[in-house]
Amino acid sequence: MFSFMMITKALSDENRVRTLLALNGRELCVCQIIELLGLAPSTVSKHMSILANARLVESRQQGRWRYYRLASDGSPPEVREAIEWTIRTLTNTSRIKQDAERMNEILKLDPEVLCKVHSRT
Amino acid sequence: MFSFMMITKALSDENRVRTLLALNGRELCVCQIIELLGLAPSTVSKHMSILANARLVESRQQGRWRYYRLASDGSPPEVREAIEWTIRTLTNTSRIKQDAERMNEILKLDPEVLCKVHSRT
DNA sequence: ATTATATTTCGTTAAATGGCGAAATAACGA
DNA sequence: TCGTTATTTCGCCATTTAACGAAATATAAT
Repeated sequence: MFSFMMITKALSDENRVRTLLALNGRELCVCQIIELLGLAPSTVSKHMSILANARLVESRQQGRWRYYRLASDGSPPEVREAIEWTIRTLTNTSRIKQDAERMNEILKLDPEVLCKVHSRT
Repeated sequence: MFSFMMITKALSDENRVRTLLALNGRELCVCQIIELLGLAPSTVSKHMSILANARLVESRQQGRWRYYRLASDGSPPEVREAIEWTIRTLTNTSRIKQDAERMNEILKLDPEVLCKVHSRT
């Protein structure tokens, strides 16, 4: 029950759900997610830790960058099922298609540049 | 996206999830749900309207009682899938089994009696 | 070593949420 | 009709949550 509630609470925020969809089929670095959502780095970091605590995403650190990806096939069934349900339900919605287009643009940019932009407080 | 978020927000509260599980395979009257959760009638009513707005439950009124049931087969796929995922994931958890036992006791009582108890402010 | 930079942690604030009781509503029974 | 009763609506309070910026942490580059 506890881990189920962690999952539903993680899924109950629109920005986190958008992030999951953006991670469908690829890894993303935090600065790319920041760019997609248009939120402060600290806010995005918090969102990612909520997703990670629910086991919906995994991450690896490479140098100064941290890359997030969807939970692997070895994850608990309720996690896999939640991800599949979410993706199945939302992939064709306008908001998510919009995000996908935007993400295509973001992926063209050098992550280096992207990150620098965010540190201009 | 909007209706998906309605569903995940509805599922992000433990009392609402417990209610969904209690409704698995049967109708329940509001006073029986009140008894299961041990919350004030007004609180339970609010929870039920959140579940109903998410289309996770349907209801019918019979006299002074309102009966709630899980969404029917004709409901949108994301709703059906959310319900199935929830039930599949939680049916065998200790909390839900505990609720199931408690519900067996509640079902033995006359709903008339049950309701009267709640109105003693 | 020192500086630059990517991310996280912490503290604060505003808004959302879940809880309650009182009052309103709706339906039955005398 | 008039009271009784099941549920909902409303107003309020306490807690949680999402957002931010500043500061801390950790890694890379010079």
